[in-house]
Amino acid sequence: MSADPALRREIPDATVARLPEYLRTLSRLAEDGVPSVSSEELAAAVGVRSAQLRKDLSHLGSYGVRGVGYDVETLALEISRALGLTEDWPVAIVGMGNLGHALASYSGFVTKGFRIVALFDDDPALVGERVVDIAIRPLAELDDKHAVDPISIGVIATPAQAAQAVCDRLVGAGISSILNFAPAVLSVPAGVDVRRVDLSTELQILAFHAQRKALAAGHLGTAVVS
Amino acid sequence: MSADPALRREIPDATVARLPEYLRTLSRLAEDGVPSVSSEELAAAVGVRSAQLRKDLSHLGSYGVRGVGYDVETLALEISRALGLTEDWPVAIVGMGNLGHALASYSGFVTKGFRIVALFDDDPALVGERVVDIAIRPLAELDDKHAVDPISIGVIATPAQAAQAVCDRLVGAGISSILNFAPAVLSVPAGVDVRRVDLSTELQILAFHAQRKALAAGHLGTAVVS
DNA sequence: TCAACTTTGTGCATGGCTTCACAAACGTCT
DNA sequence: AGACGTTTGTGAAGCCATGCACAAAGTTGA
Repeated sequence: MSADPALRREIPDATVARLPEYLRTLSRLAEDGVPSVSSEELAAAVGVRSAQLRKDLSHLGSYGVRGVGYDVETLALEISRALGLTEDWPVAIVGMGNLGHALASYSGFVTKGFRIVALFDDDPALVGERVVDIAIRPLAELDDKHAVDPISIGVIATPAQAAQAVCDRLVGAGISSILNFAPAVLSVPAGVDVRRVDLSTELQILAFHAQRKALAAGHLGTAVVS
Repeated sequence: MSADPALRREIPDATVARLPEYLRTLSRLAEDGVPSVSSEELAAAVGVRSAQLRKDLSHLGSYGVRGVGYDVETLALEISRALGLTEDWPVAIVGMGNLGHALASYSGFVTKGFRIVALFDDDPALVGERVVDIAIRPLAELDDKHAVDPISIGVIATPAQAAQAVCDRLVGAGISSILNFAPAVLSVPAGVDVRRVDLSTELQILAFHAQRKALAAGHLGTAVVS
């Protein structure tokens, strides 16, 4: 059988979503020179239950030592491998307005596994400008295989109206992983992954809970007067 | 009993997370002059199953008409009320680097329910600068009740190291809804809601699936050779 | 008024995720 | 070497969310 459970078994989505958090915390521990952690300690640092952490990690394989815990460096490496961060993922950003600029300058990219290789925008005022040492190009060049390095992940930071058209072009260029910051639902063929990050959705969810708290604490006016 | 099921019953988190999407789509339909939609149509536009949409909406109350569908304007209003968007939520942004600037300029704020009332940063080079007609102030002024309007929601757009300290100040100032863009786990007292938006987490999840696709499509080397 | 058609709201079954609880496994100390 | 304390890995149970299928309720047309 395969030596690597991460490739053999199916890792639940809920687990995959937590792995980056584990990895971040482990990296910090490694920097601090901590050699090993128990599931209890790591779980507390991340804000989950220790049982959940152990079950999550069990999907990757068996990297803990009973009675001791997990070796920080080893576990960080295994999570990196499971997430695919041992290879380099070339990223392109489309839409270089305020958000696109902020994303390109964001330090989170360079740190591990991701590398920005291209910036696109059709606004003539932006084309040619250099951000983090990369020139902004018109989107049409995306299709030119000779002009553009291979791209694994496309980031959409355009206004909502343009998002679907940009998405279609990215998919047409063979990109099958898309991170969408535009407040729009994208339709893509099967096999293409889209993840959406939306500021106003998050704010609205916060508003819902804030309202609930306000109603519960203070004036539950209409609710109590049967 | 109460007339408003949204206040009476508990709405599942999974449903709350989808309501903003429904609302966005309904708003677009309303702009286009569409008077009513069936659950089938709306669900297709949002990308969910119609049964799920109906079950979600049933948690808010019974606003559909059998044989016809939902009145677009009415349903949009009811979702707005459930989410608490009929009131105004004053927002403060802390950390006015690239990301903070982009967020402040982001049009998603002004549209509905949210209003930026304060910008904070301790960098002397930034203090005093005006963004969207609001002056950036040092964080210390947050505690000065006379200098700052009431704030419902705090947005953290600082580097990770500063996030917990900023969070503590926000909580100290009575803010119980926080949107965190910094890659850090925040610990807060009970009753405070924190939602995190993290670029690198999203990229890493995409990388995981991209790796899976790459392995499945091409070289499934180690996996097949039992 | 009544029959035919459409669409909602929901009970029920299904599936996945989380939590519990404990046996197995490891290190340590005598 | 053997007993003891600690921590992992995992079966089992419980919980929440999703999807199915249909009765109830409404509209339309004759």
